[in-house]
Amino acid sequence: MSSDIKSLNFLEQIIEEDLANGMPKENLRFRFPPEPNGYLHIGHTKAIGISFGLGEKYNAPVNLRFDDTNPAKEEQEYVDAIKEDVAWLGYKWDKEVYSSDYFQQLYDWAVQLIKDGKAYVDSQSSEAMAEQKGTPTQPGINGPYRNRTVEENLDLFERMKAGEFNEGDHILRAKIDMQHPNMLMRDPIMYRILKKHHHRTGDAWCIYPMYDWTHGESDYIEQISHSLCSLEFKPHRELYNWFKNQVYNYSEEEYPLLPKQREFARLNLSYTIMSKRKLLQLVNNKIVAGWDDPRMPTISGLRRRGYTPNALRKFVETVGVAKRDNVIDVSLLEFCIREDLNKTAPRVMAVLDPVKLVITNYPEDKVEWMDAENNQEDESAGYRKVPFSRELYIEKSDFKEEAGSKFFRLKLGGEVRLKNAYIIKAEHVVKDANGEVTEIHCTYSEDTSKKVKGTLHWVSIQHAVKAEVREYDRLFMDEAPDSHQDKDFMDFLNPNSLRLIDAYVEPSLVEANVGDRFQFQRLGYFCVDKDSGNNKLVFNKTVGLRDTWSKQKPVENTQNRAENKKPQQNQPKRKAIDVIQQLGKKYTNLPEQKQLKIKEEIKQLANDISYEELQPLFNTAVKKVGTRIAVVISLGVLLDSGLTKDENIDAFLSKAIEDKNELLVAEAKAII
RNA sequence: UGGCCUAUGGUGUAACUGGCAACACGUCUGGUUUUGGUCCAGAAGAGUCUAGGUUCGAGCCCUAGUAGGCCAACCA
Repeated sequence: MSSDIKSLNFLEQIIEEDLANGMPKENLRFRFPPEPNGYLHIGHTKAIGISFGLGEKYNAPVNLRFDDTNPAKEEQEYVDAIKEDVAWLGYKWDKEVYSSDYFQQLYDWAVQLIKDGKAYVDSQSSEAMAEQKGTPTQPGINGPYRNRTVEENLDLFERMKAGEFNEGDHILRAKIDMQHPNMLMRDPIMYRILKKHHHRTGDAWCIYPMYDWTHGESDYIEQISHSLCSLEFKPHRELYNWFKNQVYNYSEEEYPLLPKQREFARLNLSYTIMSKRKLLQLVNNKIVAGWDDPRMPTISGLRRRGYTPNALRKFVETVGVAKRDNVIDVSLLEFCIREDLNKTAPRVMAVLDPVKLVITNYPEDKVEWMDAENNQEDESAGYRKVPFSRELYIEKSDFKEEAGSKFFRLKLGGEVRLKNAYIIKAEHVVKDANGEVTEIHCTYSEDTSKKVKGTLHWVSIQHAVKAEVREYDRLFMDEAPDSHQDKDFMDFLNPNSLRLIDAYVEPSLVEANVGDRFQFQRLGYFCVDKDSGNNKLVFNKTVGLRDTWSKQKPVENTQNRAENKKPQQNQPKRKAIDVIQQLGKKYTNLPEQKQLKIKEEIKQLANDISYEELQPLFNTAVKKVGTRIAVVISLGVLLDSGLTKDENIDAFLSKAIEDKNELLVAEAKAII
């Protein structure tokens, strides 16, 4: 019912337009075309989300196509991992296909191209060919083999396929234009000899097609309507179309639909790298434990870290699709996972940095099993029992001997609530030789209705279960580790990206299974790592809770607190000249009533400004009429209070009088 | 002979030419709360890269400039 029109992104607009121009909806078909040379990362999640998302939206099939034309880099392991990741994200592909399925068709088309004089065998060194190719600013020149006869080309190409030559001896290239401004059109390579075993075709082929020749034609064979890829392929579009139009001549009847390539900006995440090559480097150099290390931006890493498919899908949806380069703040990713886990993760209690708390008026041998709500966001989650006893662990940071009123936690003489249990009061502490607090002695009261400011989580020492907690920090300390021309991304590695913690958790967690996600109350979200098992519990910290308290702490502890506060309080009171400028900005758009009101405000503010502040605004662009009006009004106030006119003022005013905006003219005339 | 793409709050994405440029994240206030979480209410923050032009009216159209990105692998 609600008519909230969700605006379409530019890809959806293109599709809507094609549909409006007569393309039958049944022709819609998409594809996700990873090369199986590494694991998928969060950047791919965007590409996946776009093509599969479109498939869901228009109820159109989406193929999962492995772009496997380079046997030197591709492996079955990657194929398996990619399939697992896409499936885990919750997408269903129509067909699982491989570019290598099309090698024969591609070869046949290439032969036709040769016959039509549109492709030729070149037999130079790669250096010589690079030389002839020119540069982005220099045109290329024709090579010596460019005009071989069709017969000779056919013979050579056939023998290339038959394995008569060594790698590098010959290649097949399209005959387009060596002077073309787009370097990709300067007789691009279509085939090279590679005497490598292919993970699917084995040793059937020793010539392998190049990306440009393969990709578009695979789209064409699959009759993909919209082939969506990232921005760096924009220059390839011209070649994509050239090849496409050639093969269309040969196979129009079998394959009537011509695919359309469109490009979108890929996802960048702050503080992370997204290049498969560099991620592989982290794996190979053992900087991380593997492709699925929870610090990796890979889908498998995020999964192990505790991210949910929901959160990731929400994330790419929120991020949007456009054509400008972007860097997404990690805080958005964190928001998405918290939002999901807040609704779904059972709450439990765990203490990561323990200090012993003794309740002196609680019987030594008594144990009470307290009712604890599993998730207050989800009534159906129910309750569990948590054991309470005389000796507990609480978080070290939850106690201070002395603290101000802003500290809601436990301090000597102060009271707090123990979550799901009683209210306690700290009486005194026991310290070791170094002055470190080793025990906090408290008394408890059974009256739980009392209002206290703080609530602490805890775990009963005798019932506590030991667990290893792995806390992660960002892998890189630079916002864009990959984008420094003078420094290698490895220079920015964070030495403290992994912290191992011996934690104590409530006993209910011994039942937890690998992959289970929990909220450790007041701390964050954690999930059971696959390293858990035979009496060992390992948790990964997915993300912390939003924490507005930790932001304030530095201010609280320093005596320049007053100093820090002051500018903040002064902030609302901006400089008069700035406010005038801002008011002026909107002036001309306002209804007359409101203009009058604003004008009065400006006049008031003008009493607090100096001529020196105002004068620079004389140079305001002609276009910005509103600001100029505000300046004229303010100037009037200054003149009234005794300012004498100088040539700057005269020039400014006479220019204003000649303006075509009546309001400005009127204001200027009034004070001239 | 260089070509192509892009430019809107701190970040990302919107805006049918027409009301004060909207939404989300982030930031800041206040309220609720047995999580300093969640939730609720609110605020600040943008002269839409610059200069011209077209138009009654431009973030949107045109021209020029500026800035950033991509393109010289027998990679994809």
